[in-house]
Amino acid sequence: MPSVLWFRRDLRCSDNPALLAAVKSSHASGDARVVPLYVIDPKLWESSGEARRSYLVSSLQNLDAALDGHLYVRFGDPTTVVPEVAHHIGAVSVHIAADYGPYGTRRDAHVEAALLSMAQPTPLVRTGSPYAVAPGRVSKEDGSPYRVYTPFYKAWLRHGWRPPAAEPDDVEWFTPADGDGYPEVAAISASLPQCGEAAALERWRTFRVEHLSTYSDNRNRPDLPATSRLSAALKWGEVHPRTLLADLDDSPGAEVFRRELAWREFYADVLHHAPASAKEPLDSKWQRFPWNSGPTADAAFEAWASGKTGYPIVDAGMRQLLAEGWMHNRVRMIVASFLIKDLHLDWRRGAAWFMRHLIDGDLASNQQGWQWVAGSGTDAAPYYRIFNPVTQGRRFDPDGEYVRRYVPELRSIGNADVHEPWLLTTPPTSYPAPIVDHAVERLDALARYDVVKGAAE
DNA sequence: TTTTGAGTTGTTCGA
DNA sequence: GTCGAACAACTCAAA
Repeated sequence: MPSVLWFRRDLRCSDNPALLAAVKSSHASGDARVVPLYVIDPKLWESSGEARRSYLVSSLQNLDAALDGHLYVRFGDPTTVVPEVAHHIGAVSVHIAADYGPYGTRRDAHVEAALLSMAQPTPLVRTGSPYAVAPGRVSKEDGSPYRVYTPFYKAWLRHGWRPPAAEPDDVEWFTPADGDGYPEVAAISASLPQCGEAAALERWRTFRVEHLSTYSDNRNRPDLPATSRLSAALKWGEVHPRTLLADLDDSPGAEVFRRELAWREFYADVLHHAPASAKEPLDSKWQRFPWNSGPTADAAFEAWASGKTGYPIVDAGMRQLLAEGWMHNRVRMIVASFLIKDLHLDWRRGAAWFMRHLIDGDLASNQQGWQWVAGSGTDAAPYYRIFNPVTQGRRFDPDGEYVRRYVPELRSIGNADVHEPWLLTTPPTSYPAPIVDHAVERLDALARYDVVKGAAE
């Protein structure tokens, strides 16, 4: 009997333990066939923006090609589609890499129950996860989860992880019927990075050779090509973090990069232990924080989202997000701080916008990252740490190249003055004046903090 | 057992 | 111009 390999966020063939398990399972039942299935979930599809949709479809097409055109793509609720496929082919088992997010955990439990209640009960087999160390495996002496990054990191290193999984033997990919094909995706204005497993591995190779040695110095520079650009590949599982970790030595750049991978694992662990933190402040006393709302707040959000706040580094970041579905991490912090501390808008509005548009949007990293900036999360930034968009722009985009790349109205300003266009004797008329005064809003943000400061639960 | 000190990502102000 | 202090409260592990 054939087995089913249900791909979700593991769109690759190498270093894929679930694939090995699927092959083994079909072989054990005297068959060699594996059905590679991807189910496009309408719930996730409809909440995705064009860049995110395009990336997924392109990545699926890439995987399809790697499977000699055998990827079986279906559109619908996995709770019904997966059992239907399993029943149709008489599957011996359905194989997945475990999902640790709130939605994925629930979905997989429902699919598992449906599979087991079929006339021919079929097991849902979880092998591996999208992490080097599965969420929940690293904990303190008393078994409770870590709330601070550095102790987590040390424990995570001590825990260790397996080497990359072996390549599968010959797999007989099998497509049982015509799939639903790929949904239509609208063309987006800018091109996406090359998707797929091969491109991810090549990008990793190039990054290691050309940029890893300067990574610790340059990773905060949005104007330079100093980062790995592997976030989307990690989100969709085109590459497994274990594959990357296996290539890292003890050089300073490698150490800093390993810590970045560990942040992803830390946040997955936090969300796993506190699933409600995807929607609510992790620290409940932040429930009563006085965020702005109403028409004025909506207009401010609109200005932020469309990149028209009048603060160049903020607008450059928000426009990069819309154009490419990606934003440099340093700039993510700057725009998040601006939404929260300067516009006094609820972090959840910003987090939702990011999730909709980021090709690498990962619920755990995204929500916990926003909460970190807001101050309500784990290991949170102190309330008084309020980014000054001009200072940050001058420090991390020292020549203004990043701003000019994404804000064409400012291209005539040839140097770092681009970060404060309002100071010019003749500011560009096509670019908006700042919608708020940062110095004023900073004091407002500090005053609002008194509501939660020192407050008991 | 209790104490102590360190903890991704900052800014401003006054000496 | 540079530099140190101040800006909370809490987690965690080493002393």
